[in-house]
Amino acid sequence: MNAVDLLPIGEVARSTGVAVSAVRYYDEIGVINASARVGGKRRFDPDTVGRVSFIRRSQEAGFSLDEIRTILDETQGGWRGLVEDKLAELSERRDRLDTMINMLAEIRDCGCEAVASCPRAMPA
Amino acid sequence: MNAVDLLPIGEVARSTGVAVSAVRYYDEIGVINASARVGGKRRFDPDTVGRVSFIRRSQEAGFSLDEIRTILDETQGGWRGLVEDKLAELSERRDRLDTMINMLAEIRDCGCEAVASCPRAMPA
DNA sequence: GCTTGACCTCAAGTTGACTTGAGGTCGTAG
DNA sequence: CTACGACCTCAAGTCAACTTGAGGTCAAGC
Repeated sequence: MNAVDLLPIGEVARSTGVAVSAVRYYDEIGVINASARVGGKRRFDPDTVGRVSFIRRSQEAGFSLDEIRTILDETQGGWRGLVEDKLAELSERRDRLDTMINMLAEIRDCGCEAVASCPRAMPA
Repeated sequence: MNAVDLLPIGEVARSTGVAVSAVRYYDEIGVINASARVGGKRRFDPDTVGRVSFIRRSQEAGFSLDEIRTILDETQGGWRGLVEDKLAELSERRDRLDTMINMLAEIRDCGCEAVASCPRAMPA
């Protein structure tokens, strides 16, 4: 709660491994929030670090910043349904990923000269 | 080998579920190749249909069109190594996806009021 | 007193994968 | 004859998620 605890943007960037410009962008679009301005400069709650890494992991899993904002903003119960939906989507994505992994492994081991002529890659 | 067997662009589009403009684009960037022009109009080998679905599936798995072109380019002997690399990448992606799925499932079941304050989502 | 570094804003540029729009050619059907 | 649908080219627009650039403030250190 002490103003001394708040982090400058460079610190958030450094400790999350994200570019300063990206942190600024996140603030701009409201997916994180600077809790104060000191002499025009943003100051962030230390929680922001965890929040930013959550954002990053979520992006990797295929969430858009828009979806992430909705999930993080939702203080009412609505987010649980959203998470539920996303879970189903991710499961499907994983299934497709598995299929692709299996196909690629077959292709790798197939002995064909080119992928383009490999029946394992090209369905009838 | 008969010219009669070659498909017009609309047919390729229809039977792959891809927009005509996208097929044209694929041809333009050389990820597929029109085997002929009849009166200025593209004609495609029926193989193209399989090739386009391979492209689509690969995109879903995270390949860029550039990577796909390299993999499909028969004259390039190195595709097996590329596929190998991509396999490793995809496995890692799946692991991260799994981690995210587990985290989301925990979040869904956690009883927290908001994701932003849930310790399961926000690492210390 | 001057430079350096961290920060600021606002506008514009970037990338990938397309889509859209304008304007034109064919061949066939009514 | 005219309209239609399928095709063509080329240029420009779109979207997300940023980055880059220009131009400026402010405090600290030499």
